[in-house]
Amino acid sequence: MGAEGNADGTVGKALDVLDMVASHGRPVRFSDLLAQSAYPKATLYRLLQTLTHQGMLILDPDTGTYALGVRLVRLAHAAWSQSSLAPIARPYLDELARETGETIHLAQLDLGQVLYVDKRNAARPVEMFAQAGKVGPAYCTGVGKAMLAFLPPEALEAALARQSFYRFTPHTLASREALLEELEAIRKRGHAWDREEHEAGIICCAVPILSRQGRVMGALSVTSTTARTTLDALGAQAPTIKDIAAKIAAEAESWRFPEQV
Amino acid sequence: MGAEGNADGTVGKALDVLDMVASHGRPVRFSDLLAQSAYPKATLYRLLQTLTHQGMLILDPDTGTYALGVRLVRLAHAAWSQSSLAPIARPYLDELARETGETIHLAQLDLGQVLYVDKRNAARPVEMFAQAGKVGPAYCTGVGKAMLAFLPPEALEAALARQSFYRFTPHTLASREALLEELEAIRKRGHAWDREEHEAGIICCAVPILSRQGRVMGALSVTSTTARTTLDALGAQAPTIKDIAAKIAAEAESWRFPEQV
DNA sequence: GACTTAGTTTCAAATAGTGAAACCGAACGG
DNA sequence: CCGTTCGGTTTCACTATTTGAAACTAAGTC
Repeated sequence: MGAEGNADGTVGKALDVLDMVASHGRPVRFSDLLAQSAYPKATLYRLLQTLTHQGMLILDPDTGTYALGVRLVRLAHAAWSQSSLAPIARPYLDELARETGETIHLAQLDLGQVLYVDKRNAARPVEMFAQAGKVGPAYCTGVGKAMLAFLPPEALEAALARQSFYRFTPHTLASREALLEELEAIRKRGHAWDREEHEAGIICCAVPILSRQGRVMGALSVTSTTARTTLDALGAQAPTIKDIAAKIAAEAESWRFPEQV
Repeated sequence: MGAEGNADGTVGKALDVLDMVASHGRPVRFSDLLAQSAYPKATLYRLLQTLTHQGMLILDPDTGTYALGVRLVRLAHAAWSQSSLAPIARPYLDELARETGETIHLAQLDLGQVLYVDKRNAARPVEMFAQAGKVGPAYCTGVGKAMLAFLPPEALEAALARQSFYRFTPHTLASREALLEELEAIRKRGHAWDREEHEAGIICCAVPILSRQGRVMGALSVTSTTARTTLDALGAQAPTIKDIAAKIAAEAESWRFPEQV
């Protein structure tokens, strides 16, 4: 209910504060956070102190501003190379980028949002860290819809509840009903389109990455522009993309369960 | 005292658990963590539950293994682009890489260890995420020593207490005394050498990145091999490196305090 | 020198965390 | 097929931690 307050226990609150600091692009002062948060002064103060002491935040003594700490960078390195598909998918993304010559996205679902974990850009060099970690909407992107389409009912429900259905372009599916219909079509078709739904002129073809048990692990997409190609031409790539998604899924699974004991 | 137990409060413990999961390269089962941790079964269980509920961990229902969650990747993106010097330093690193044609490292200090936040590799393309977030020892790397040398006494003491002084090569400064002497020399000279102290055949020249008040913000190094060059030749670059470090420091400061109000 | 503003500390009350032990279900072994 | 073990989950009385209003301090204003 509360705008943000899904906090369970002290840990939840602390992580909440962490998010709050992260949401500003810059180091923030205590009072800024206080204004933004629902926590009383003393509570917030102690949380910040704890997080700082733990190295998750850094307090700049000169300005009295808090910023995210480097311990996070370290943790994230581990997270990225362990929980995400990125390290496994890397060579496959390279391959797909080479074959198609288009921009490739690898994404996972995080709290109903699309989290990009890797990217190959047709034009410019990789620039990983600057791209990975970015989030986007699920209901109007190819990767987002591809993942939503294969979610189990309860998870889908939870994800839908988090969609804003903001109309980015005239083509955006801006309602729950329209989206559900589309998801049905995606399930049948096996891949999702982005028909300029998020950004004008940008189209893409996306497929989900599914485990053997059908669990959604992520999604993979090939993106282009209406200036350069058409949906149909992009659709011709679908089998290739599916094939690569399957390879990634297979490798991810064998990696996660190496010893059957 | 306790091997690892620097936990203050519940939050500390939770983060401890997070580290524990991170330290394994793979998803871990409850019992593995239990064996490793000092926490009693029920406590550990609840911590894991909370973290999972918070999206910091992911529990694979099929295997019952925990892995770091994607929420961390998102946080880290923010951390990297906000707290670290990397985004500011990026163009300067490019410049330095172009000028020297050698491998460039940008590092910061984290709990007495060197945390690499960016890198330019002479040979291969960037590969950021795979490199950033890596940690190394401080007492036997160029960047590490450059930073240690300019730390205020208490911080230095804290950092020293965390050094292992393991002798990686015959040249490693494997004692507190030897290191302190070296740090004195670095302070006078203004830059640090790595004379094959961490890895045979690898040498580097590193300079600290200092704020106007003299606070250590990070370090910058140019690395090469004995096969390709000599310390003296590398030393000829020192003024250039210092110059670039100064630029990074200046920009970092103006960025952190944009509005003087 | 009185008066905000921003951050830090106190302390009794209340909440949330603790962990030994009991429990559960699946896998194992005879 | 039944008794046992093993990995994970839940209970519950006990306690330590967290809570937050309020008091306090240190800088700036005016």
